[in-house]
Amino acid sequence: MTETRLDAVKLDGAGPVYDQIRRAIRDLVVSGEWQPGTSVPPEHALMEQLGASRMTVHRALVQLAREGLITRRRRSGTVVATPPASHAMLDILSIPEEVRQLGQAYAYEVLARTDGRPSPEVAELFGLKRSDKVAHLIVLHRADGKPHVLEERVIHAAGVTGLADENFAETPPGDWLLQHSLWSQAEHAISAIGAGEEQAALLDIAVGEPCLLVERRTWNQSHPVTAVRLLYPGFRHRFVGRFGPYGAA
Amino acid sequence: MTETRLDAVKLDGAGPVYDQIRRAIRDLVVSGEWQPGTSVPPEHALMEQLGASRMTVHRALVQLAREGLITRRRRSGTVVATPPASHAMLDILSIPEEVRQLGQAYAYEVLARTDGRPSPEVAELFGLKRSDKVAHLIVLHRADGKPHVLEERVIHAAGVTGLADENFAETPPGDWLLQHSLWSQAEHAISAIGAGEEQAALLDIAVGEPCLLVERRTWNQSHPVTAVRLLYPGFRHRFVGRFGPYGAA
DNA sequence: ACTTGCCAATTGCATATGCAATTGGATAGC
DNA sequence: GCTATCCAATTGCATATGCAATTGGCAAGT
Repeated sequence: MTETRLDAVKLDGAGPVYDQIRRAIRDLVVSGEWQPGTSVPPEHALMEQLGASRMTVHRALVQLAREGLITRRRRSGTVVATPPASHAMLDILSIPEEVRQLGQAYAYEVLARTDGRPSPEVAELFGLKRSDKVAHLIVLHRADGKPHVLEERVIHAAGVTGLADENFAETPPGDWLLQHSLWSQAEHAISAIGAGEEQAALLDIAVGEPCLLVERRTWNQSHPVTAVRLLYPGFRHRFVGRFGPYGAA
Repeated sequence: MTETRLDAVKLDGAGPVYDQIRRAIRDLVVSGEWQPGTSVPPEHALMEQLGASRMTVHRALVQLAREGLITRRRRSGTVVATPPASHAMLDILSIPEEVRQLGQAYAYEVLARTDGRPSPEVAELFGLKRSDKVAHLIVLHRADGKPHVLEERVIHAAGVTGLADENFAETPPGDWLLQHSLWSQAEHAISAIGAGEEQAALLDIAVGEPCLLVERRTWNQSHPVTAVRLLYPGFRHRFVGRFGPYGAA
């Protein structure tokens, strides 16, 4: 268990004390300075370090715990939480999970991989320099043997360690990246598009068949990590969410 | 401003006191017993009624305020909030707003309206009895004069007051419903589909052109309110969301 | 070794208290 | 009437204090 530096917690004098404390610790967590798994100083230590009462420190920590950034247990103390993986529909989805939750058998094939410079379009789409190194992958995911979704992915080599040595034989790139990279920002877009010739052939559908296109771009500290286009045959796919006026059900 | 009954707040003895208070009030709000706009008793009153200290009551109220169920202001007191209308992409969207946020001029036409019994398909889709009364509407929304989205909507007359007298000349049905009905549950599905003949003609696109189909069904206390199918031409539409591992950005 | 029991560290919760900030409404003055 | 002023109701915040609950790890005993 890595150590956290107590003196890294600093107040900025803006607003209520409990909120200053909350923000200070949140920033340390979100910036990655306090890694998941490291232990947060106990309330007494923070109390002395910051010159606040224990209840005030407590209030900040309780709130952070409710927000899911830290987890707390009596006696063992407080530790930085590992970020939650998934958030209903908008989320970073794991395709294997998605398929298995439908009760179907999952399989995938890496159809192509090229390592090198990004093409102009890719560089544009992704905000990369032509000189950056990227891996370009095309993966077909199957559910019960039938084509389920076509994945086209670009990975920025500089943002991920071990990319060159990974051949994605065991784990599809999306899941592999979840374990080997960090992300702090993502953008997610859904649109409808007709299948192109190659795409239709791979997905075993007719050319022009309506498909759902999910495009996702991911950054770590404004540093591109990966961009992916997922093409789902429309007629066999819907994204469903259920919720109430006061939040997801 | 309607009054709230103080003695409606009852603790159930389960778990921490502050949480009992929070749940008690939350239930009164969510169940509709305390309507939006009504004022919540001040901390002192709750404190006496419940035999808890002010700080404990305070804690419950602060948390409810953070969750958005109530709003609090010094001196004026605490009132039940009107439920928030929108939540990023998954939300109950107002199409006029959506269009205006794109900086385009909004207009709409009600193309058809029939009041009567639901067709078998509609009844099926919506979980209605054949004997229920419904209104069936077809509305075309335009942005800068061009067709933007085709709306097909079924409204359950029993769930909405004033439906028969409304002709939707001033306000499109989606927005009108937001003001004249309550909902406690919604389901939202996104898929891709090719435009049918009539749809294509209305949207001024080619038959078979890929479209985003958003289907939403809404209930109030497990009681159907409305169901809607929104058909967006795919090539001029994408739903975008931005977020981080700790929530929306 | 292995088990049992105990202690102390740590968080969870509630209370009592005091003061600050905001502001609706009453009151006084014009 | 109209305005300026003040007061009191209400929430916001911080502290000090005490006890409860949990449990990691040590110590003692077998």
